[in-house]
Amino acid sequence: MQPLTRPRIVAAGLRVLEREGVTGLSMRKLAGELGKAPAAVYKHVSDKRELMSLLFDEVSRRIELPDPGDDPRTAIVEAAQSAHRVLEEHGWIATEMLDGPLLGATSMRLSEFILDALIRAGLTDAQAARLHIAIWDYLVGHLVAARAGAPGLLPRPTASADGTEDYPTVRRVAPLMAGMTDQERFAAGLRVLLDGAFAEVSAPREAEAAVGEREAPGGREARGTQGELGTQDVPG
Amino acid sequence: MQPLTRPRIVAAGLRVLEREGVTGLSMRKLAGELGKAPAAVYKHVSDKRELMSLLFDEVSRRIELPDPGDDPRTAIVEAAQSAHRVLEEHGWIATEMLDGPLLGATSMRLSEFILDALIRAGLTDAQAARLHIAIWDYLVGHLVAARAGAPGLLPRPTASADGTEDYPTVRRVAPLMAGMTDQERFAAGLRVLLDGAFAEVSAPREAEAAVGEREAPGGREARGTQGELGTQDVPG
DNA sequence: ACCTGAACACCGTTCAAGT
DNA sequence: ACCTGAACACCGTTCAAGT
Repeated sequence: MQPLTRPRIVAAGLRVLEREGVTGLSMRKLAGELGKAPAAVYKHVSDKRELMSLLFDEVSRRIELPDPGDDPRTAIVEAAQSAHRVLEEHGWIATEMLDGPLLGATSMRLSEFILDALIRAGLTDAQAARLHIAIWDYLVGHLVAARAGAPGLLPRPTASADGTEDYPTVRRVAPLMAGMTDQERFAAGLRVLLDGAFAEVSAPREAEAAVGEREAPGGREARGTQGELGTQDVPG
Repeated sequence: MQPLTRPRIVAAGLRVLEREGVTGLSMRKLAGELGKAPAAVYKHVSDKRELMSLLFDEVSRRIELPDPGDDPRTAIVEAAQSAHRVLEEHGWIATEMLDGPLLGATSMRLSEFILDALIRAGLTDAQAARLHIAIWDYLVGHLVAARAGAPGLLPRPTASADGTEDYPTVRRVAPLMAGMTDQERFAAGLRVLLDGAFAEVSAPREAEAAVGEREAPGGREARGTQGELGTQDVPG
């Protein structure tokens, strides 16, 4: 047996995760996977939190960002969808997101990319910052809710059988989502969010958080842009 | 000591949760709080999952829905903000959302309310269903990301100190969020989502998921409505 | 009917001791 | 240097036995 290294620990962790799920990954099983005593792992990784953080980094490194030369809206959609694809593949990630800011360099990269695209599209810094949070929140929530099986309760097929007797609208509307894949549901919400954001460009509201606000580059000729950007189709 | 009942168990669970957090709540401590042996609890609650589900129900019962006679957009914002306020008070709820569909009657009530308001505002059933999921995902994600401390990474003040050297836009834009409360951040994203949704009413896209689609009641005279609804301020 | 004691099969983490 | 054995302080859950 080779000596323990962080890369070997991370690889083994992902193997256990794939095989047994989050609840199946313990420091003891991880050590077993590597043929060592539990205590041996602690010489390379300070605790389980750090382990999970390393695993998160390893996975999120696989998020691919498109060419930023694309139309900003397309670029954002593609980046977000890439993040969604990579992260939803690993169900345990939703669980780990709760355990504090284990969002490392990779998610920085994603943030920088999305912020730049939003600003290029004509949003002010403050608008871009706000929307960026909204996109991130939506992405995280989608992963968590999809994982949980019932999100708003109605939309995942499983939830439709429950006690919907007193909720006629829920009952009527629930089957409408059954035909959509999770990717499509994600794209649909993202599209609405971007529609709302780009509407702000053409019809700016009163300056809130005016401190540090920059002139929106496309602000002047953006009037009328909303229709174009707003109804553009989400690729994929 | 009185005999064990489900209400007494739920009350004790909330007490322990408040005092020691999610990680501090165990079946053993819960039993201790009630002056009983751990095994006694299992006569009233089948396992820990059911316990958490009961606790979730107890809290989510406190979500207040406004008068549905209000303007639909205002009604949705108020309902979502009420849900946000109630749920964010209990940090452990984000953790529990991952553990499967423990969304009971109360969240049904919320879903029914939001769906009805969206349809009253002129969305088709399919549009309302999609948007309802998006709102729910956003709410869940906001709770989870706010809990985690760093959401898109930049926006919570704590995250701004990190390694932002190679990310100039993140660095420049991060301080802009520092002045906003979590409630304001939540409202900002929700507003964008609703802007996008109501833009759909005035400029409907090609009918997707045409099965079961109803005529949008406000569809005809809604042209021009978007400006009105879209720039309306979020109350609170 | 309601509860307890004791056990089973686990955890994360530490630390003196071994090679 | 690198690892192990053994322990500490916990878990959720079960079940025969007690009152």
